[in-house]
Amino acid sequence: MVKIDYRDPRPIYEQVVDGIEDLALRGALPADTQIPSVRQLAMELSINPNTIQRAYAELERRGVIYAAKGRGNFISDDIASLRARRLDEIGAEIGALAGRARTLGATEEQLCGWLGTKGEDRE
Amino acid sequence: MVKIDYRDPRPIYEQVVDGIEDLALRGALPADTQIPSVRQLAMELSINPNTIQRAYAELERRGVIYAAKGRGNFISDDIASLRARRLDEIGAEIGALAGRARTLGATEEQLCGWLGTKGEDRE
DNA sequence: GCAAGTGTATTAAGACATATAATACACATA
DNA sequence: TATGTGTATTATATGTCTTAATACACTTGC
Repeated sequence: MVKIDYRDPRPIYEQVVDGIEDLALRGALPADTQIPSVRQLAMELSINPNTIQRAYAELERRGVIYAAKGRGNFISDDIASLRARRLDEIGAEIGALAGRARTLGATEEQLCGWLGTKGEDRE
Repeated sequence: MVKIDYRDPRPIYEQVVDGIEDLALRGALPADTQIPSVRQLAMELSINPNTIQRAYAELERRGVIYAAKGRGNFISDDIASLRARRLDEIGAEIGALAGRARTLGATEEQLCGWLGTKGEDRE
């Protein structure tokens, strides 16, 4: 379901949030799919249930999942709008980085090159 | 010299590091320029000298500045290579974000649009 | 030489976020 | 009713960030 990288300086709960959000936005987990229970995922990842609880609360706050007391947590329906919002964020990040790169003297060719091309071979 | 933003969640020492590194890489501080002393900058920013000390140690580790005991801290000579390295890092970040955006369904037109254009008017 | 200003190192303390641990309770389902 | 859910709470431990207070070695100008 999700992998934890202990060399990653980010907190565990954040890695769980990002991991599940990623699966949901990519469509790997269709709407209304049930995700592991708090205790289940905690067991699986060998971490404390409270940490998963925190991650799930954040995912619910973001609208990625919804919780049904006594039943479990499920992937949200309207993933499309979440995906669009996420793309906006990524666009803003790329724009900021591009501006900074230009400040440091990057050429337009460099910038386009960094974007890469779909299916392009990588060295 | 540098500004601290207390709404920025990043630690103060990191903001100082980034701020001075930015000035150096952009060429705003020529090589061998003396920067404020530890105690001086601490006074100016109303923060603890130890925090500045930590920031300067990191800047020296990165090769952005060099320290002369009893004399002060100065901007490093070879800024060009540091700038190139930083551009490589930014390129890698942009590449990663672009890949992720494509995974979420972004079009090539969107990606290029996010890059913006030098001198382009912004909404 | 001496004083003032430098970099550097050390120890202590507090605030805060993260994570674990141990419960407790309400709800849903078989 | 038992089991597995979500949810909430309190306590503890750990690590990072920051401040505080020194201390020492070095450089420079007088």
